[in-house]
Amino acid sequence: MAESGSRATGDVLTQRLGYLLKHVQARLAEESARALEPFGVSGRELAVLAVLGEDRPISQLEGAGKLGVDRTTMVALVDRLERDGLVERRRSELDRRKNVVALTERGEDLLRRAEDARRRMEREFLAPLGGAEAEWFLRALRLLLADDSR
Amino acid sequence: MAESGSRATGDVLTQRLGYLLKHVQARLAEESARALEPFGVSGRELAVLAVLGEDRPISQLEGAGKLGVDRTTMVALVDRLERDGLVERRRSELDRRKNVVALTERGEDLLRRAEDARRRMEREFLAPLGGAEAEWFLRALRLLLADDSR
DNA sequence: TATTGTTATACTCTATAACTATA
DNA sequence: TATAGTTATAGAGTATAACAATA
Repeated sequence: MAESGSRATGDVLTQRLGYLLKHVQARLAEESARALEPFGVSGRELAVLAVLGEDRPISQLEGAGKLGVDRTTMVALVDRLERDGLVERRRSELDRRKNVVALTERGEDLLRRAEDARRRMEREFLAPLGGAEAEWFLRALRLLLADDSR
Repeated sequence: MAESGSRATGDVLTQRLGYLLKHVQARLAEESARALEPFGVSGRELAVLAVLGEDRPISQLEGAGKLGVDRTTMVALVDRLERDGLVERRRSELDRRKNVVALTERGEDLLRRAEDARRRMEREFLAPLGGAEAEWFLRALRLLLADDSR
């Protein structure tokens, strides 16, 4: 979505959880794109970097699992990051079917700086809620995601 | 998104507003699809019906504006609803460039029944938060959307 | 000249199926 | 036989450009 221009929303819409969630998400995506533009990565790519740089090196499939993306999607994401010199694939020595994906020095550096920018952006985005309630909001989102009744 | 399968999320992800928002939204979209399946409309189509059925009849462009979609997107949405006999286009007599889109009797009926189902689904989706906090959550979303600092 | 609806087209994101190599 | 990565491909969803009718 990039068509979140009009704010002339009638009540039938601002009553709908689906509408609200979708448009708040679109709005954040805009802000995120703006904030990350200087770093040349998208929010998704930054999330991939964050997962890959978390602690021990992991395989593409493991990363895909954490991110909740398909393994074919993961190929394209890692392709892009590798082309930009932010990560490196190497064949696992324990299981040569697997790619272990590690951050390069450039990747580590960009991760740190871009994560700072992202955190600032998110804080600003949530500012209308006030500090304590921003925390509450994040907790609520985590709760809704964790509820595995599916 | 339809790849919200894995719940094995590390902390780098559940800390991210973007990730949370995107995945909560995807999760709701799944539930919405399930709840609306008997009615043969998507959540978006139901939202279009709701906007068109709000009070006075409005034009396609006006509806598009309220929904926050492009006018070319609106064409396809109304096409689909018209094919299903839920709405009717007629040329405006005041300005013959405009299509006035009105709900058919079938459309009105479906709107009522599907909206009931949607409301039930949303209430259930927010149940993990508890009643008062669910209301608070919706208010927070409205606040974030209303903040027009862009 | 500008606006509304429309069509054609293209781009992004994502999934499915099939292939290769390893296990 | 099954798994990890890859490629090709197709399906949503959406936007841009150009056109026709009308203002």
